[in-house]
Amino acid sequence: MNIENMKSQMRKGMLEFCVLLQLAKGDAYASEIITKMKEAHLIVMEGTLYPLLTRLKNDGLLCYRWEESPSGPPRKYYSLTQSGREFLFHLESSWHELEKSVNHLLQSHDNQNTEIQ
Amino acid sequence: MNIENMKSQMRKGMLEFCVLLQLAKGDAYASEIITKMKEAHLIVMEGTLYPLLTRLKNDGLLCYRWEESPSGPPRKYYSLTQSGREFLFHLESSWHELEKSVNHLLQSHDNQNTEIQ
DNA sequence: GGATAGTACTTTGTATTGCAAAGTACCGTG
DNA sequence: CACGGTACTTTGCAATACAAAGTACTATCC
Repeated sequence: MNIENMKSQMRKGMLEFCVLLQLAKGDAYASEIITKMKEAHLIVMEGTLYPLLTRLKNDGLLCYRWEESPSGPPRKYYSLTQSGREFLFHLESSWHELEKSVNHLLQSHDNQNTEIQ
Repeated sequence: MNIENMKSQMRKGMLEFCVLLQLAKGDAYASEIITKMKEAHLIVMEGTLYPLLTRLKNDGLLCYRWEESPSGPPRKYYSLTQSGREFLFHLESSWHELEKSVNHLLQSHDNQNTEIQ
């Protein structure tokens, strides 16, 4: 197990959350989401995102419409449903809890380091 | 997919990091780690932790020694190796990056809400 | 109008891994 | 020596991230 592998592990499970967050900012199609996530330094692969979007759609959190592209094949624009918005609200709480838990562990660790040195 | 399932997804991938953080605070055996993690509101199951500790050991990040228990079977106390400490250092950076990325997404989302209302 | 490049969505196969559940084993107590 | 508590291990399953290959639409170039 290398550091890259572990970083990818850390990204796991955050993906749904981040994708929903992106869509909360506005409708988007898959390739667009990939690009935006990359800009936020969150790498996600095609083979990951497409099935993920389908799962979220099947769970009623997303819906989509087809739109023509100025150049190329038509695009599948996804948008949050009401249920998706509510779900995202709960996820934000979960994220803040997780953040708090991890940073609590981190802080004790840092304190210990300070005491040692 | 329900909220509980999703929260568990969000915990995934954080586990290695949190276990290493726990061990940075002092040697511990599996059941002890489970208890401490639970106190930090991070649930982890036996069937998850034991293989995880074995993986980290096989990767040279951890080592262990047997110690007798005042009551019950002997305990396998795990401790960080030097390599484990270095690894943890990198993981802390990764965590802060992830935290920053997610909170950046969150912030734009909140701003948007503010603008709308 | 056929070949090519670019964009976008889909599918398949593999490996990882979290979890539940069952299993093994050690110890002290009555 | 049976039992309850503690602790570690193993097995089977399901979810899923990813790589890679495939399909399909559009515009451009010759």
